[in-house]
Amino acid sequence: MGNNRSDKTKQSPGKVSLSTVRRLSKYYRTLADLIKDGVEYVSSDELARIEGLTSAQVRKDFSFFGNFGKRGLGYTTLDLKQNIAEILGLDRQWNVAIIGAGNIGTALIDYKEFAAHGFHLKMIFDNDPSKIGKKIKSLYVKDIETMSEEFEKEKIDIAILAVPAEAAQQAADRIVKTGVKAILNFAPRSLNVPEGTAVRQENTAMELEALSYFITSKQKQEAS
Amino acid sequence: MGNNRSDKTKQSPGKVSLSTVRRLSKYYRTLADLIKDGVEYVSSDELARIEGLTSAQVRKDFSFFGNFGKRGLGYTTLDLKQNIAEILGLDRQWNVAIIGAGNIGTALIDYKEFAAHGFHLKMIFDNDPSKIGKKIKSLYVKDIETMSEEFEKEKIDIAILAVPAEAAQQAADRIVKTGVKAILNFAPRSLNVPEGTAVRQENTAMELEALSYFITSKQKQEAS
DNA sequence: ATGTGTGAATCGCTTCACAGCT
DNA sequence: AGCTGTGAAGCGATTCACACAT
Repeated sequence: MGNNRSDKTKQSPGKVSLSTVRRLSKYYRTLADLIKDGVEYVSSDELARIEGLTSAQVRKDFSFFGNFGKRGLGYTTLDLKQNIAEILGLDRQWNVAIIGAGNIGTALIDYKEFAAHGFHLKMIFDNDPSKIGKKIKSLYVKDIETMSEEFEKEKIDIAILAVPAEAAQQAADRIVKTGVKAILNFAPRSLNVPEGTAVRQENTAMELEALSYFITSKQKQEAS
Repeated sequence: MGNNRSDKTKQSPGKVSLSTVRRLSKYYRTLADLIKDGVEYVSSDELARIEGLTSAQVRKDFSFFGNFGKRGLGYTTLDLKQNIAEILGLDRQWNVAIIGAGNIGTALIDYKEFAAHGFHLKMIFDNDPSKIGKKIKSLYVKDIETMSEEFEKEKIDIAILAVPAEAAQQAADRIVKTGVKAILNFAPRSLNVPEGTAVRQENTAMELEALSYFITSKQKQEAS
């Protein structure tokens, strides 16, 4: 009892699982859709139906962070969306840099979804002299050697690593040295980073392999 | 006792978790590296160290599928890699189609990692008349209306969905109708598909939001 | 009456610990 | 002696079920 901030929002929840964080991202998108459709209230039951979850899961997810609903009524879509935005840190702007101006790095530059959620792509780096200084879409490619100064200049918060697998660990070390504590890694290689640096892996080949496994195991079952 | 196939490989493991499947993908890559470095044997302890896991986890992952190791010795890298390939279905060729010739779809066409692991990009579709018939990289863009015939013609196994969020569900319905049972979804929208169709979600914005959460929650902790 | 918030029960994944091969 | 393979224990996440608020 007696929260030092407000009755509705918990100051600091205990350790929350990655699964919960991911679901919050999904609720956030769903709420945006509902609001666009003019829906003002939503119940945990309805949210669960949309996401393919149980309603208890939905309520539990929110309960880590506060009491956002009204008993007997449900959640106000507008308020809930705002609360989730605060939890996820989407109520501010994040400065993002891309490392690696290959296929993936280039494709990400004008990916609409980013800017819409507060992620601003500020710069892109490469080590290939034939690319450095050239303009790709809206950005000039910078020399990876200048990463430290450039990160500081633009107050970069998050680095997207989009270099070949062989170069990934070295580039990660460089990022860590700048003090940036969040890396989204597209290279198909696990990164060694110090405690306190958050890494998320994005690996399309691995997702395809998971699909390959599901098809294969189903076929084996049918064959037996 | 008495397996109807061989002493070393289980015919049909019980339900295996997605976590295990993902780790198998990682072991597979690590083994390829080890083999390239001339390593012939590896212990669960060594694999665990490389991946940042416990050795029990590594052994348990394999144990769902068979007895691949030699007590007192470890695993033969070459054999283990081959066993994992069979488990994941990487010992065959998969025919893949991309739906949506936008940024992401286009970037995926010549993503080297795919072909190297047996995933062959056979075709790309769009509904934009200004794109249909044009060549993008190595592929001609096909009309999405012809999906059914084309899928059948090239025996497509996996569809990569790379269309805008608003068009995702409709495109997914179309894919399901062709009989393809595996979808890799890049659209930031959950898909409704019938039981038996495997969907993997790839969502870069969501991964960034997870990073945003970790930075934000750390800052809140420090502030209190 | 309705739907939240949450302890308690349950489920499933990870880790422990050790028997059993090599 | 060394390292796998695996039941059992431990632990974290999900689901149940109901008291409580509106």
